[in-house]
Amino acid sequence: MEQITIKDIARLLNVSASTVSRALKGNPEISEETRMKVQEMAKRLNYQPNKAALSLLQARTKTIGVIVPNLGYSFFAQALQGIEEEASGRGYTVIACQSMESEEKEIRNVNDMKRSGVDGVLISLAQHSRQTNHLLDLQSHMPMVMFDRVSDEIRCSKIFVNNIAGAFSAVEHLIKSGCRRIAYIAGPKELLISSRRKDGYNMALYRHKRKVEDGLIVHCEFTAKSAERAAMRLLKSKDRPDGIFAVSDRVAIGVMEAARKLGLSMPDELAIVGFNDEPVASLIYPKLSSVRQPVLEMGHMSARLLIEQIESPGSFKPVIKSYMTRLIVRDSSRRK
Amino acid sequence: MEQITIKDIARLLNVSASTVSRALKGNPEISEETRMKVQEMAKRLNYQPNKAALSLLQARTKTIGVIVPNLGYSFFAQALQGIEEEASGRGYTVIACQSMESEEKEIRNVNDMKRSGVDGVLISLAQHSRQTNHLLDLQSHMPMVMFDRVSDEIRCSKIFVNNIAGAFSAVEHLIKSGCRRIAYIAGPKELLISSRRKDGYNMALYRHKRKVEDGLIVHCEFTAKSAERAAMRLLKSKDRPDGIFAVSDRVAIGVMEAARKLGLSMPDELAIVGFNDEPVASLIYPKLSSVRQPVLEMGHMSARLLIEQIESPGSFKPVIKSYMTRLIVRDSSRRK
DNA sequence: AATCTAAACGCAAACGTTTGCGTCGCATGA
DNA sequence: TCATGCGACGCAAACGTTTGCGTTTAGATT
Repeated sequence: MEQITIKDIARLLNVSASTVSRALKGNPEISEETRMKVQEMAKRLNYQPNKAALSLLQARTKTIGVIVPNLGYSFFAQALQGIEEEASGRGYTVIACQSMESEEKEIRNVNDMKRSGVDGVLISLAQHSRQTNHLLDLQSHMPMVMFDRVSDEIRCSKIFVNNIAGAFSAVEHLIKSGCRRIAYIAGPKELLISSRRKDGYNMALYRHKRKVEDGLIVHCEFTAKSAERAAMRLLKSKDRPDGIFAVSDRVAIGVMEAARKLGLSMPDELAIVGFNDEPVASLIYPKLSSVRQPVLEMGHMSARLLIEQIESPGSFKPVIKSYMTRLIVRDSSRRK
Repeated sequence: MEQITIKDIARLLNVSASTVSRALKGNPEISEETRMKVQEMAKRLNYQPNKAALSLLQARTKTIGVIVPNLGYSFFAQALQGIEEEASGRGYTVIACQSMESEEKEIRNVNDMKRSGVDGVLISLAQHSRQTNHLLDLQSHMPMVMFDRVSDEIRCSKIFVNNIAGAFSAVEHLIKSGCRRIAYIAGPKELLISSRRKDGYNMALYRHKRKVEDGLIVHCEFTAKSAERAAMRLLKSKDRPDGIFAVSDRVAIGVMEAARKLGLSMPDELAIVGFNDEPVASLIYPKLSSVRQPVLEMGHMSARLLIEQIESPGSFKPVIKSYMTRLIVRDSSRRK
């Protein structure tokens, strides 16, 4: 359990600590003979340099911090997976923590990050995060990159998906599948993705010369239950829609539930497209069409941008990278 | 980008670094007045102690490492969530990495952990992990706790679920629901959970005086496709089962797919119970009955055991904690 | 023989923090 | 008056490592 230090090796070999340090690093100032002895001894004792001492000296830890709302969401878990892959490939380790969608915990997370002495931070904001002070403060201490849930008020590299184009492709697909009245079930009103995707929805209708009806846009929470209620209201109206674009897969699943209870066949009487293409999309019945985000790739890119910024101080230019989505058509919207 | 140190505060206040340190810790040797001034200044500058310096001094990092097969699996993501919650509550941060089900990467992960100077490691083995050398070596350097995918050959604290009882409850439920022939679709043969759950399956049949037929137990990979093929074989036989216990939810979903293709109604012609109660279970149609593991709680307990072992050196006794499962009955097995 | 050079190594400071011990000033008691 | 005590603070070492600079030794050059 005891740490073996450079001093131990020095003592055993009757040399100084500096000689050992240099020998281990292959410094030419050290004679061949001494170097061999030192390296051999180090291997024999399985010497591992003390990372804390290094960090203290060099003011870098080869560690990046990641703050996400909740690791239980498949999206963030996958993002973290990508981040970890990229980071470990570049010799960095990853510290992970969750804000649990709470701004207060997010602030604590940020302080933890400062204290841990990570070299940089990757963050996706908590749902109810309104302040920016902690972010500005963090940014003044180390490189920071935001992904998915970004903020307009911070100047830094950002990674997210093109929500407008994603929504557009989904709605256009519904139109081409023969849907005549297409509704949009959005998430909470104040959320950026809700309105961005609404823009895409509107654009698709406009492009195909459909008229936009306010009644066809309804808001709900990010749960299947809430979505089911919202869908129920829509589907019970005399002029019910025959196509629904849902702001997320979870919401789409709520829609399906409502459709089933009303005895509507999918996709013929009601076609549905979700967003995110979570693993569940291909597991449910009918299999759900969805707009896929390249989550893993976005995770990779986030980590890559952060590390590049860490390793090239000074020459920092914020990179804004918006990823294209890909519509995955499955049974829930595939009409013959 | 500059760190604020205790010395900065000392200089600004014309006191010594030791005074600042003591004042921040509430040491009674410091006068009320000085303490207030120091604490106020620290808050104003948002001072954060340098963790590397602390680690160096105290030979501990207040960090634990976690190695899981894949963060994309909902089970491990949730486990990590619990681990992080518990750890952060106790002032620890979490370093996460994935073995990607590869033994080779797992070995690299273990070495990384040793080098990072974490205080202890939490590990769930890669699927094809057969060696134990790296684990024994790791264990000789720091506390280690295994969870979920544990090894019999290592002596350490272990957290997992009572697979036998879980399987028993599932199969007994199928029996009581009126199933006459119940099959078990297992995972890969060499996996511990496969055989443990088989034991529970057999016990339930035995208890209820059903005869055990070898033909009713089939193996498959952990994917829906592979499970679908296996189920298809079973369900096409002339004497097809009317109840199926699946080793995981993913496998159960494959079974459903097969049943649907054969036009079997669920749960009346075929009742199904899965294992894990992943979020997807309540989202699919029909809603899947499943054996729930208290994942979050297991994550919490794993972290707790590890940290306790870290903080009470010497008096180490391995704790083996087996959690009870809970059968969640849903539509896939609820007969009227 | 005196000087120079280069190789090979040691010394000590530095990173930020904690902590045992020393020191200073002041009030108390005799 | 002097010793004593005590409150309040500073000094310096220590944790493990790196690194600029100084030192020693031996051989080469004049």
